[in-house]
Amino acid sequence: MNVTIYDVAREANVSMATVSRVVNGNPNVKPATRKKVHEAIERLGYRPNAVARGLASKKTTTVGVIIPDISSIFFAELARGIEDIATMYNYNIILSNSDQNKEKEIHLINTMLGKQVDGLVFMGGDITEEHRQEFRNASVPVALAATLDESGETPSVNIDYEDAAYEATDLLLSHSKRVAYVSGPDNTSINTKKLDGYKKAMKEHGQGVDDQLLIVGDYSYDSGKEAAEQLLDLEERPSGVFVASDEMALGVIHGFQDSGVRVPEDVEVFGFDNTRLATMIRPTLSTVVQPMYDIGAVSMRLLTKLMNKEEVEETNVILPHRIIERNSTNAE
Amino acid sequence: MNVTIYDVAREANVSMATVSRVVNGNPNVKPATRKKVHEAIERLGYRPNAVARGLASKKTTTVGVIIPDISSIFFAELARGIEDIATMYNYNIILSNSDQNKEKEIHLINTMLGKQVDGLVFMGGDITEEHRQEFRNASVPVALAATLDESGETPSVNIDYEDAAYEATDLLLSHSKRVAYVSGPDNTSINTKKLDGYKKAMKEHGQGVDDQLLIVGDYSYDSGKEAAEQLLDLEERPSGVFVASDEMALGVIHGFQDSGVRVPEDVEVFGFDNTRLATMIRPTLSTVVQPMYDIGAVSMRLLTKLMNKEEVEETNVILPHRIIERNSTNAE
DNA sequence: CTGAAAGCGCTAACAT
DNA sequence: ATGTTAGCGCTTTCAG
Repeated sequence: MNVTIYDVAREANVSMATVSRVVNGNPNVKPATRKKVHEAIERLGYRPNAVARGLASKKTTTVGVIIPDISSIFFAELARGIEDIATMYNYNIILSNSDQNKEKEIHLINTMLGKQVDGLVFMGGDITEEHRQEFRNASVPVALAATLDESGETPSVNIDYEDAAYEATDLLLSHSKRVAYVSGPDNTSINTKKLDGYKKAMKEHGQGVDDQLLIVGDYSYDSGKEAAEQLLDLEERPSGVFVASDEMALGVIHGFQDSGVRVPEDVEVFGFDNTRLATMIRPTLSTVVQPMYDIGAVSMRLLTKLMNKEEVEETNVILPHRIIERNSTNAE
Repeated sequence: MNVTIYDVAREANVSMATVSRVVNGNPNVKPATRKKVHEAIERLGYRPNAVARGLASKKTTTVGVIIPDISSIFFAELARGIEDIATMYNYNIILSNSDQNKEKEIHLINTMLGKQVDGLVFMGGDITEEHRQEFRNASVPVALAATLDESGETPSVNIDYEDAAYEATDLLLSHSKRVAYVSGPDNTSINTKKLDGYKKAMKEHGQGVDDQLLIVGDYSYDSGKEAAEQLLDLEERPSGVFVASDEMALGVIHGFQDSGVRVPEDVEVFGFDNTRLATMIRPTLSTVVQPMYDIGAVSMRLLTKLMNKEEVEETNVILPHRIIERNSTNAE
């Protein structure tokens, strides 16, 4: 049997209400009483039961975090941002992997709501009407991190993917006439945005989009290697490749190198994300800097405001990105 | 106001107890009643309140996970193993980063216990007497993952670090006469074990331990680069380097390469962990395979048994490791 | 400034 | 097979 607030009350010769007050820092307690209570707490080794508190107060000070895969270097970085800010605001985090599987996602949303989380941070692929339905039903706020809701209905934090992809492609096009694009799995809106940016740059440089130059990967290192091999098989090889994630870009680079094709001399490669990987390879990777930690942090911060019912001017936050040129592309 | 078990009971014309029974899958319910209740639940959109359930049953079906840094590729992999098995056994996870800071660790243990977790998975550096004190006080089981408790008192899952380090060094010594060791931050017991393994191999090969050959890093890529530079400054350079983590090994390799020293021709490098990084670099990294996912998974499985009060034959589990030779070392 | 008492939503005996 | 009834440990009016 654990010691309860009632035991403390008796030990200190006060009521439960008073103990509750000192535990919660309510100022309406005479210093002498406060001291008495603190001593009793100390003596008994009392530790408030957050579950009981949650039931009574209807606040659990925990938020749910749904993430595709915590072992991905990209999402892990996001998660760290989320957790740091959560800690800062005294929340704990219930973390679950969804593998971007819609059924799992819906299921997780529900178990987390069942656990009475005060809010939800969601990361995933596409937000469907079904997701929105669940979110509306939630009775607690939801924030999307690095995840797009086309309807704009769910608060979110992202960068401008299209713009970023445009800039990267444009830069490549400034010294490579023929540039390919290795995308993530089709059909998610972030992918579509990036592809749009690529196409826009191509168009501006007077190029049509050659389907041979469009390879669909799955963000993994291995799919990057495969993409490189496919590109190498083309009768007319690209001289530049824009890749939708750093890890996949790494695969592309090695795919080339393993076939004796030099990067950047023979072909330039441009990544996306700027994960720690980018400087941990040779050549170091030119890439789009996506502030993952910040996206996580800002989304959590946004959520705290929402949970607090504070006014939020902009619920669909776009964080700045930038381009960083390293050694996988040719300098001007 | 959310719909409660009481509302469902009234809607279905049964008692709360019956509703509770069907929600919890208790077989003692007539199928017809069960159906009636399910319909009422559906109609009302009832979702059981896990907090209330937790208070009444004294089980929250959530476990706490304390991890040094979720954004580290090594720990993220462990975390995935933990979460997968937790999900399998219907537990959720409260995840917090400790940065291996003892104060934070102790604090986290306490807030998690306050939240009435059913158990705790702990990852960290050293387990001190203070940690043990907290664990004993916990009233719920604790399992260590990739973390040593010298006293053997806390259930844990690890590999044999000394043995692994011995094998790696021994292999290096079979074609390099002079091998250096780049360790993690001093003074944690895992580090000590690895160092012991290194020393043992050196001794067996008739070599004393040359302090110049012992570099202390912090597991990071950058500290690996620095270590390489230090090693290069030696009047008598090593021909092989054993490094305590893959990420740091990567740094060592690049430190060498950036100075025009070839790996493995001029110097061999051996890593530890076999994170995904190991095959994502050139040359690919020879390393000790530490089954991180499994360590996480097994520790969580162990914890479920402990929470279930099942008999556990061995509470200090040692998982097998192995050596994998890739291209950062010379073949026989 | 402090206490009494009524829940919060559910589980778990104990009856029936 | 189903209902009744205490709590679980805490917060929160409402009095005083």
